[in-house]
Amino acid sequence: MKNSTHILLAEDDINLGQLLQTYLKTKGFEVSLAQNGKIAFEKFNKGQFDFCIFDIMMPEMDGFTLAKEIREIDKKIPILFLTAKAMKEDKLEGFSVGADDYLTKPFQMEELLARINAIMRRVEDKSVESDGNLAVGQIKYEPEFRILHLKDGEKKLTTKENQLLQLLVKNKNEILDRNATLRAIWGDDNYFNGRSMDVYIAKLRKTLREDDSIEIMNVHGKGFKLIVKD
Amino acid sequence: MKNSTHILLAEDDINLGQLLQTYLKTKGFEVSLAQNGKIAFEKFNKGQFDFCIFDIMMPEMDGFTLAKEIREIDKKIPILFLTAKAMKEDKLEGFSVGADDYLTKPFQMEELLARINAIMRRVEDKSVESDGNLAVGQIKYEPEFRILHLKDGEKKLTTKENQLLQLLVKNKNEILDRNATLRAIWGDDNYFNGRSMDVYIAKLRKTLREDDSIEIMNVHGKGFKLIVKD
DNA sequence: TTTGCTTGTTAAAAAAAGTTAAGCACTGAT
DNA sequence: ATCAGTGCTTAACTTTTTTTAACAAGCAAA
Repeated sequence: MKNSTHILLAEDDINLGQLLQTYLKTKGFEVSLAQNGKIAFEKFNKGQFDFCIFDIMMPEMDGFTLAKEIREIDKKIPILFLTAKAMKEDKLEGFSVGADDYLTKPFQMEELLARINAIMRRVEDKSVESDGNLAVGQIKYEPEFRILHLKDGEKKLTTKENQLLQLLVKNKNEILDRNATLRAIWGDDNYFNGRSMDVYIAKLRKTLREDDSIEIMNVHGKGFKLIVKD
Repeated sequence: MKNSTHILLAEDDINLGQLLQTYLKTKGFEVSLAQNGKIAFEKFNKGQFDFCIFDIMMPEMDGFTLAKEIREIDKKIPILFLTAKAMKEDKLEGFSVGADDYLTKPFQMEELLARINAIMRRVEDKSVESDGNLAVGQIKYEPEFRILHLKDGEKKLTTKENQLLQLLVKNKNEILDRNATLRAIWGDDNYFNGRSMDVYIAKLRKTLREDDSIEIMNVHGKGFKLIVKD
């Protein structure tokens, strides 16, 4: 299927944003541009991205907060910060959030490209199958088509079922934080959304019951953990 | 199951951190990278590690403090320090904390690998079964699935029961420090968490009562000790 | 031995999670 | 416009897990 790297670019400066988008597209990347952190977060939760480029200073939600939110649900995706100030504090805070690199404005396009490529080379050891399909134990799972291949035929997942299972799979054998998940899928981690999530956990458990090497385990007060015994 | 050595690497320099991570991965290790001591400590408490590599100078929590915290709940795990300064004070403090070795930057990757292997050879006398499962006396215990195999069937442990038993087992026949345990599991060693812990000790005692070669002994004012008579 | 602090134990309260079904909004077909 | 079907939320009730409380017992120092 689609083979190119999909970049999420969050930049509030329209000119710079579009310039970068255009440039990166000519270099063969798919680029989604968001005006601020909040929009970027929503885009991230809807799409499937391979790389993030975030400006630090943005309205609504700044780049650091955005990165923190994303790190809670995706530990591995590379994040590169763009910062206007060369402050060392920034650098430190950025890295403590799990940034992979940062670039101080103004910068050369070529340098950005070089850094992206350098990081991509480093993180190439994806455990995810190259066609984007995942396997949950014995069951084949195609998140982009929202299909689960069960013993007795395919099961089409609903939007929410699919989003939740995708996050669980992405965080296989690790704790998927409850509140971070709620913010990512439901947009808000209030009580009712929490109950809704529990209902979906129950549905997924029922669906996945046929494979007993799979278990969605609750970690009290923290979240859920998809355990796959290989 | 997974057989490889799992290394916890705490290094705030992203470039060096990822470089080491990549290198060690190619050498067959599993490597979790943490940006600072605080994150590393949290990772340590969640996962199951066989080896630690800590940078000394890090934001949030430095390598020494991290090592001290970890030593209180795990007396045996090998710790290797990376230090930029060749100060003798550093060396001494490092070893007083229970470091197994240290390496002064810059260093050759090969040297790091050699030291790791040397230390691993030294500590190979693990009482832990090679598949990662532990045994508490006659009772089989699978911490990752939170299951205890009792005479009358399996018993699923709750999150807290499991965390506590895991620490006891890891410190088998040694004192598990009360306050360190509270900080590791409850995050804070206040009075109420202490009482909560006592309740869990009581529960575990009740559960493990069927095997009288096992005893959770209190060491007044210090903590608890899991005694297993073989 | 008395006093103060720690631990053992059990029960009650509170919080979190599991489950099932009713309700509601939206869709597309008749 | 009505109806059936779908997906999601809300509600109600249950069970599990954790914390807090209360009281008894143990230990150690003065």
